[in-house]
Amino acid sequence: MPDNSNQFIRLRKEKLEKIKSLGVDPYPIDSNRTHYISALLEDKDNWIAQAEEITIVGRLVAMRRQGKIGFGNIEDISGKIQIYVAQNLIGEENYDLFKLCDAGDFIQATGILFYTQTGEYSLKCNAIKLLSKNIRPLPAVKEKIVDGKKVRYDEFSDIELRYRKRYLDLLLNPEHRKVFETRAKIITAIRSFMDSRGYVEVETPILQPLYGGANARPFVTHHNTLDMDLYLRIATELYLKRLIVGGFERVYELGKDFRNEGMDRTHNPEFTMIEFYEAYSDLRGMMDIAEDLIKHLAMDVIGKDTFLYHNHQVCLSGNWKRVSMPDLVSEFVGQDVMNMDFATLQAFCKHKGLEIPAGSEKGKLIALIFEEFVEKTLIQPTFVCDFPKEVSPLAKAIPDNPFLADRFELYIAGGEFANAFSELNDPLEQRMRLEEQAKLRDLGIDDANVVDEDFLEALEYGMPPMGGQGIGIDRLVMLLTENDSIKEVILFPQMKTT
RNA sequence: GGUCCAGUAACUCAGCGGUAGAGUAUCUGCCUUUUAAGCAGAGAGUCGUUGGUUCGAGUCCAACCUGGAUCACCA
Repeated sequence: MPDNSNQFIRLRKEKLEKIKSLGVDPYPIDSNRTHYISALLEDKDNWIAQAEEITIVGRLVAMRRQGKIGFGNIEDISGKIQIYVAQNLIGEENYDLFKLCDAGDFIQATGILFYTQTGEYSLKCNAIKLLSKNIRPLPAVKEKIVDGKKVRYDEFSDIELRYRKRYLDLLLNPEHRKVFETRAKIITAIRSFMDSRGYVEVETPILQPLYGGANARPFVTHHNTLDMDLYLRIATELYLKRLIVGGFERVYELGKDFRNEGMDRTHNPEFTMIEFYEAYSDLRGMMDIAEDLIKHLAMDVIGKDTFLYHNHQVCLSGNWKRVSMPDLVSEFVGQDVMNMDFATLQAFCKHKGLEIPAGSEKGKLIALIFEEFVEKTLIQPTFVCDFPKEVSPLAKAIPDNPFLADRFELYIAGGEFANAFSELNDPLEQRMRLEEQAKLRDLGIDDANVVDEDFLEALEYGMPPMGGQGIGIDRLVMLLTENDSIKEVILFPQMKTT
């Protein structure tokens, strides 16, 4: 993208020099504020009656000069208000300075509140101070109220520019800043929800000598002094379990994971996940927490229970369905998959055009059919239980049906929102399961788990029975803020360099 | 990675074989109650990049770059 803004910058640099020649520091250290703008917008008549001298600070977002007077709009974090600047009120010198100000500058304005002739509530300035000079013009966005609705002209709407220059998006599209304020509230609410249930927030390594806890390809980096490769974590699971071995009973970690996969509207290479583990709980406990937490976020942070997400109307209230994966798959296949042998099921998959990865057994085929055909049909919140053990190497088997693992994934609007198990704590069984994964790796399945000897040794010291769960935060924020692209809820999404 | 769509002034867009346009923004002038301020004037573009077709290419063709949608992979 060619940068043709040089002419604009040159002109503003000339203004900068003029300001300096007036003896004014365009980037002073000190500023002063007596009130946030939002405070002035409440009880307007009272502010006018009091005639108190007010000082506000903020960015000058619009300028309308006419001769020896001028109007501008100042915006701070809390709101926006008009200022009225007249030469006979602030003096010729100050007015000369005002004439050198542009939309985009930060200024400090002092005065009293009044109504203009056209009834606009404004600050009548008796002093202004330049706080920071802008030398690159902001895109010209204008607004007008038509029938009580805000109409925006020349909106800053180019999607690529919005992501690459997010600061402009936040500045020029307040509704996008709101999304990130809501994201922050959601994350705060998640933390206090977990804290109030006796969970301890912990931090485990992002740089790991081995990666594990999920099926994914990692990013690799290198430590110079140790001269060794390290992986960026793909999950926190194996470290959090070590903490349960170490005597913690309830832990959670909320932070970034990194997976070296493709990017699309629900995937960013780095993304935010909460994982939590609770000793002496199990899958049922994990379902209750997931349902309580997400309903709480919807009602208490957002204030509603129905959301439009990926063109689906999703209702989070009521009791969430709990269904069995083999039942769902059997329904799709037209016969009971639990009673089908591998060859028959394989023939069905091939008939449906599914590619079957090396080393697959029956459980993998059932999971494949589920992912390919059933997942997308689960619109209202649904806990899908009874995953094949074969695809759940870290989950405990169901005692009376060891083909299956005590695991669920939560689906909403056809997408996965949570993944939980009764965690496998039998060290010998866990070793076997990871060795099975290692065999898959030998067959070229490069997202299979690796054998982590240190983790297995920790299990040998004893780990209590427990439930564990992971919830993708970005997708949850997408749902709750009704955004269909993950890039809309990540401040600086991954982009190619240009 | 496949397919489809898009990229023209700082912003939003028009132009689709024959001299690069509009509104806003910017600059100059006028203006002491404006608010998408107004009036008058001016400057501003390697038309994503590189090739090709043509007397002539933002315009047609090809490749590439960047983004979006969708599919594949995954959470």
